[in-house]
Amino acid sequence: MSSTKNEQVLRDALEANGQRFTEQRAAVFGFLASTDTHPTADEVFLAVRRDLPAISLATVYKSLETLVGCGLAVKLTYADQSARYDGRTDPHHHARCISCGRVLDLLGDVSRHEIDGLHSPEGGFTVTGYRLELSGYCADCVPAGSDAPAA
Amino acid sequence: MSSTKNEQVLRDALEANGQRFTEQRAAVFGFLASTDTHPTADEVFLAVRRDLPAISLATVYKSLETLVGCGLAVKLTYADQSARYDGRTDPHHHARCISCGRVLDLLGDVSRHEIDGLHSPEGGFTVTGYRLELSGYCADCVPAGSDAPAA
DNA sequence: ATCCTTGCAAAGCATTTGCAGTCAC
DNA sequence: GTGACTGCAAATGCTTTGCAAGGAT
Repeated sequence: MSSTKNEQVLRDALEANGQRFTEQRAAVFGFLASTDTHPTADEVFLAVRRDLPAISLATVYKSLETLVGCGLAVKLTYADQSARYDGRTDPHHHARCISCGRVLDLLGDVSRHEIDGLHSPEGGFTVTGYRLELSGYCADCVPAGSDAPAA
Repeated sequence: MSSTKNEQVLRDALEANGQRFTEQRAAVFGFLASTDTHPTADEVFLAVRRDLPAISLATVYKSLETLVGCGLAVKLTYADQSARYDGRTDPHHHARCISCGRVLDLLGDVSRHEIDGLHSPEGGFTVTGYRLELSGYCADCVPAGSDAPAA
């Protein structure tokens, strides 16, 4: 996919939300679209600074929130209090390595039937979305002798 | 369930982990066991302070981490950067209200078969656990006219 | 020309840590 | 008595905000 096409996607999304196109936002968006590493804000900052040495961390945070607001990125939150951002917009799930913290994308999905099979004791909960996250060890961190099923 | 029984559970778990029984830990544990509201650390602090006016927030944090380490509580993390703690130790999932932030327990579970159906493109991911969380609107916050399925 | 966005620095918030006194065992 | 725990306060780390200068439409 060409960066030109990506830029147009960004321009359209920004315009639809009444916001302006800037090179900072383009750089953040471009980096997110180019990786599947689910970077933290700081990692985005370090990467984008290679192209825009003057960009500030605050701008990266603002740009990321703008992208999330436009539906061009998803924010993931983890227990180690470092949010990560995902540039993929299609529905998918994640697997997080307990050892190294890496976040992997998962193919496949659980069936809607399974989701509907869950009940709130109080009832009346209206489901608009869900998030599934596996935890375990990635290929590089598997403890020797483990025999748990692999995904 | 009597508080005496709960206290013994706590004593056993602490001893098994080489840690000591204190009234602060007992109060935190007792409060977690008595509620299904998935409180934040600050909420635990405010509640426990009714019984132990001198307890400090730092001790609450330390106690909560101790309980998590002993397997007596589970830590939940959300995007609004406020960790919540769950005193239930049996496997279950959560539904979070987008509007009021309340976290509800869900009955039921997705089948292991569904989990095994997910794949990492890189392969070799060893699954040790997973977390499923629905998002939507609780009974008190359902927008009028909504027709989404309820759980 | 308008008003949104940037970059800087300072503030904010949840959480953690260092340390002396205290307590459980 | 010994080592772990508490409480206080300061520190830490991530994220947000206020504001003047600069940039997009």
